[in-house]
Amino acid sequence: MATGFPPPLLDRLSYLLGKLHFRALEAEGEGLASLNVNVKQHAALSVLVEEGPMTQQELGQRMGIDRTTVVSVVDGLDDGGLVERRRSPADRRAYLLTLTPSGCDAEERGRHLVAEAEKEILEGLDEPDRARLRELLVRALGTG
Amino acid sequence: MATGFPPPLLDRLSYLLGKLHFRALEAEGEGLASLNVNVKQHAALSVLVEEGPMTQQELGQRMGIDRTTVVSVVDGLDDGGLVERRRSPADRRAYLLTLTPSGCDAEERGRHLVAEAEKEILEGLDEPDRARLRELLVRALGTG
DNA sequence: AGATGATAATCAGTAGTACTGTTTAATTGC
DNA sequence: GCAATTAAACAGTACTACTGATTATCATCT
Repeated sequence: MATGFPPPLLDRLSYLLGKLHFRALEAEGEGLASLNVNVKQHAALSVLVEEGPMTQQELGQRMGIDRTTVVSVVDGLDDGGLVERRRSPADRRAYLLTLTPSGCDAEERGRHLVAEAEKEILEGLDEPDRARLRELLVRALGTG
Repeated sequence: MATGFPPPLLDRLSYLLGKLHFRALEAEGEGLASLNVNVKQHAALSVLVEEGPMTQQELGQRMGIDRTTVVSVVDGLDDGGLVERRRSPADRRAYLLTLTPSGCDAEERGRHLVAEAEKEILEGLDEPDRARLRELLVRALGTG
């Protein structure tokens, strides 16, 4: 159909961000599909790689998602053998989410797949501009 | 709590876009609340201001939303007296969505409220950088 | 030690959103 | 003038992430 984007919406920040966000989720999701993890699950793996074992509560806070949502995210990773729910010795109510070797591997491979997918999304921009866009987004978000 | 953003997610495009998109929707929505329209409704008004009366079908295509979603968006605008559903003389199945005077007025005022809200969202950036960000987003989206 | 209150994970139910599929009325093409 | 198509509307559905309640464990106070 190629109706294009309506000019009046192109200077609406939420519209621009929404459209691009949707594309990004879609592309990253397709990229990760071969690993049997979705975007959120791979994000969780990355946090665990970077910051080490932590409880579901902590993971949720780090990722900005609800505690009950963490349960289902971790369920998937657990079923796939990518993380283990180990009882914390310090607090036996909590799990220490721990990456398995194949979890580490999946994170590593996923990172490349995501990077590729993102290059596709931003194919309208050359490399310096892609970097500029990222930098501006991070700066706009601020520290927290 | 100020847990900040986890570094591993800050180079994930979907994460950056998602967070900022959420903030943008929230801020724009609050800005528009005084006019009793939500973000999507105001976007519809803007399209109608810019491109004149059109059918719901066309509006949906222009905005990239489903035909049935258009029904509820227009319901709200109709209830608020901001648009009228006039039967198209050329095709009596279709409505020609037409702005009322107060619809025009609301669009105009809303545009300023949205602009203010967006300045808040991007308070981490100065004006040239805000313009650069918009430009990059538009270019990344491409033509359609 | 025992009682009280808080917390981690889980689960069931719910709310919000946008969709699919169907219906009605009107149009187009043969 | 009849069949196929289309605009709008509506009901039901699917998906997502939430609230609230439950269980087990921990921390605190007496």
